[in-house]
Amino acid sequence: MRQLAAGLYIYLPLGWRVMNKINTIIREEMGAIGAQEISMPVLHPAEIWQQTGRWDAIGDEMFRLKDRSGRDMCLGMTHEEIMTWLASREIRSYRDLPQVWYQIQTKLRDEARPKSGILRTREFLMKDSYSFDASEEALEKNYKLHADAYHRIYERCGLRFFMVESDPGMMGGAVSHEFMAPSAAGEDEVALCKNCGYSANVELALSTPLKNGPVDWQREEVHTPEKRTITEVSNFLKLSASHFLKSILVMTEKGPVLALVRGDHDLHEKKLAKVVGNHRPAQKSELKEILGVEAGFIGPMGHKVRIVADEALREGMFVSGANKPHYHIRGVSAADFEAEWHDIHVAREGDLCSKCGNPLHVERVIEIGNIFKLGTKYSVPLKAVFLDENGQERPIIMGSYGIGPARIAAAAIEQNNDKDGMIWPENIAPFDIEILPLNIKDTKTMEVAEDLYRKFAEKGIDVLMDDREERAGVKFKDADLIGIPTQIVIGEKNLKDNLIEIKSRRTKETVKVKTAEVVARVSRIRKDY
RNA sequence: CGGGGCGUAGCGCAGCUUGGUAGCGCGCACGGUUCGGGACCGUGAAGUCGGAGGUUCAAAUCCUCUCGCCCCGACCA
Repeated sequence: MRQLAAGLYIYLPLGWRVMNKINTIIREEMGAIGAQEISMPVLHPAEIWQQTGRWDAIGDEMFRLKDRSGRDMCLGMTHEEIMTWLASREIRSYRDLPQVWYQIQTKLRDEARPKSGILRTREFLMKDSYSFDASEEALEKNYKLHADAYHRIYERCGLRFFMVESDPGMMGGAVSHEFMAPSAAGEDEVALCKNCGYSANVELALSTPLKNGPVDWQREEVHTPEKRTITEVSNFLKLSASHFLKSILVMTEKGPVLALVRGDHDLHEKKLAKVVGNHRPAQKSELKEILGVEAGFIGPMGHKVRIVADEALREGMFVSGANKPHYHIRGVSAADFEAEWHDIHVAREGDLCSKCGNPLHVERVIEIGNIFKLGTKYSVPLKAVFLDENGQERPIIMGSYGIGPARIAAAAIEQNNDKDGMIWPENIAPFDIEILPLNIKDTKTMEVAEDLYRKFAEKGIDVLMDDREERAGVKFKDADLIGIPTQIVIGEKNLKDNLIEIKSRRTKETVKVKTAEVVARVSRIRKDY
């Protein structure tokens, strides 16, 4: 890879071969569930995006431009609008359904911050498919087909992964799942329950935090001079953070809301947004104005504002701000304030699964794909309708399904490497075999190397020959670095005994084989993969 | 968008504090030795010091503006 600018990368030959291998696997598995490949423009007219409301709903993340006559255009960040437009022209009758159409196309997003190398770029390839159905049941079927196809795709690509519940976000729709590849390089976190199989992005994972031991406190005010943060007060009072009640004021479109979480927890903004809508943290001046107290000493009692409290606060006694400077109150419990109760904390390692009560495991992951049930969110505004058996006009029920091939490649590397470099999974390696003639000036070496190259090629095996005039050490190091699964080492000394080495990149195990048997032996090894 | 950092040879960097000859490693070219885990010796080519303006006898170095890239956060199919 070479970086051209922030979030823009050039694929060099080896990397591009990997992408093509991944795309081939994707095409095969999409074909296997009856999807048909098409190709849609990257440049879109604004009107279609205006009809679904996303022209305005999406902010700076969309690249926008005008053509020479001043017409508003944008560069596609995804293709729901265009696909739905197409469906509105092509689909007339329930007899035309179901349909699944997909493309592997460039998407453009003006990311606020491109990062993590190839994981978050401004231009990237995406396989996006869209299903069109007459009923929810039929959508469910296509959704399931995609989930199964995705499982097969990631398995063939040699990834460890899991499917988790996710937040539909800007895509709209009610149900969605993400496919996640565990890796420290990832940007997301998922909560997993080994016992019952519950798995969800921490953005929406429900969890039951461990409870505090019982305390027996009389309600009393305590003087806490200049102690504002949970850490400061908990150190001062020699109590763990979990005995505190944290009050956070946010501003919503409908006014201020006081959010309450336990002292050792973080407020999850997306979970809160599901309850109160869009919000932002209140500024210091707003705090004072609305609650009449400065930050650090806020408590839930005695305010008229709407209060949303986390479930973890339902039981037990806590220390909260006293709503007057330099004082906290010990012995506050749920009975002391009126609140709406929701799970609004960030799920953590060790919290209990809200389904089965066993401890949750939180893991960092790379998002490698997702599937959404869109319903009629796009078909209604774009008038993509069909006539049902009764001649009734009804909106098409849609799903959309994405996979990022570059993220598959990145996850494959993150999950498969050692100190010497990459170890490509067999199915997506740029080549199957690398031949290393150690001394290209030796006639015999090159004769054997070229003969083997030809024989592998004839068998349809992708073979790379390092015929550079380099020292053996350089070739070994480079071969390990680029991670082609099988290395064929041709050295002068072994050749005198008519022997050639076959070496596994992953295990570094080497076997010496008679020259004539190399092709057969390698073919057998590859079948074992 | 908030905070921080960095732009000097193809790549990685030093030099900037205290203004005065632009340097190191790798790579590259040539010659020689070496040749199964990133060789060694010698010679050589290669830089508008990100850009613009200013201060100064003199700017890579000081000042102002600007562009780009990276990191943390916010945001994010």
